[in-house]
Amino acid sequence: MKLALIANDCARRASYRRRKKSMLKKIEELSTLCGVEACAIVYSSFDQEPQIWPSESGVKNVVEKFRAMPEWKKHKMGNQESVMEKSIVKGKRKITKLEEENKEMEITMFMFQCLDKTRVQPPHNMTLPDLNLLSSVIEQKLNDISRRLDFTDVTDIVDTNLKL
Amino acid sequence: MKLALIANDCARRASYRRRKKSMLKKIEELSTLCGVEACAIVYSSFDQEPQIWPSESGVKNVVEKFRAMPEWKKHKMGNQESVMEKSIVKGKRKITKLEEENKEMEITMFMFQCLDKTRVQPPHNMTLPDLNLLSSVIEQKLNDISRRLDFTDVTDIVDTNLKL
DNA sequence: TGTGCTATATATAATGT
DNA sequence: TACATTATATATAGCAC
Repeated sequence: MKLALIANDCARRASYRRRKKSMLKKIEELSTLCGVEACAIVYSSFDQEPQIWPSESGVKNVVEKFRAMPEWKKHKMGNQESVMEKSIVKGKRKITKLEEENKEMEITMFMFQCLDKTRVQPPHNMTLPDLNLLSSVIEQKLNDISRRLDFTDVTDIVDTNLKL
Repeated sequence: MKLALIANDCARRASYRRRKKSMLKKIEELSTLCGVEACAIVYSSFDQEPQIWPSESGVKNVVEKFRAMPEWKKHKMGNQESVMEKSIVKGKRKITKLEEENKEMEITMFMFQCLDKTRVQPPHNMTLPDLNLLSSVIEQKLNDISRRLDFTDVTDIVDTNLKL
């Protein structure tokens, strides 16, 4: 099975229903058998409501625990523009450094630069949520690359340079 | 298999490691194959850090989306949803669907914009031959990426989204 | 511990209704 | 569509090291 978006709409819907059910079952089993606290949230156009495990309050508990992590605060932003500019400066420095360190990162940097340029002059009057969404899409893509190239983790890089 | 806490500590740990890995893989597959936004968080004494999917920032995005939701749920009037709420639900579903549909396109557009800014004129003034040239440049770049990353189907994306 | 192996259970895509 | 069936793929417990 190719690990990519299922093109056919009908097949994708069918697969979604099956896999969602199985996945939620899996996380339930994991939690029950191993006695661990866990939660899952799935947003899909196939469902009106977000699909969650365990209950809404159960998810809230785990989510609040996660939000309480110290790392959370540093991502909260005061002034939108200044943080953005700082990110760009930091990002560019990081790009330079990484280009020196690792030529294999070329592709990644290419995408970084894309984001940089787009952010300086947002092409479609992008809002902050748009940029956040885009950022996460790119991050996913970078993780994809990192997996294939056996990099350890690009999350830090993304967090440092791209998150708003 | 009895669906209850595994008593033996060693067996529970082993089961946890296996199942955690599988579950995270499953949610990744669900998200990738079906193009849905999802996250999972697992807290266990077996791991120091909470185990999550996708990245920290990815989880944050979903978590914030979830936290924002109960807010307008509380404004329900009696048993029936107001017209306003219904349109909000519809709107959100539409957004979710569009997000799903546009993910691949967004990445491609980034590359397009990047190339646009680095070497060619703004797209609005472009002539058809210019666009064709740009398209082939992008295709070449994508094939370059595909060669490095062992992708097989970049051409499809280009054909679908960029051929002008 | 963790890892590799294997028999069994489970999940899933494809297909038909 | 959703649901049932089935052939195949995947996950996993138990055991050996």
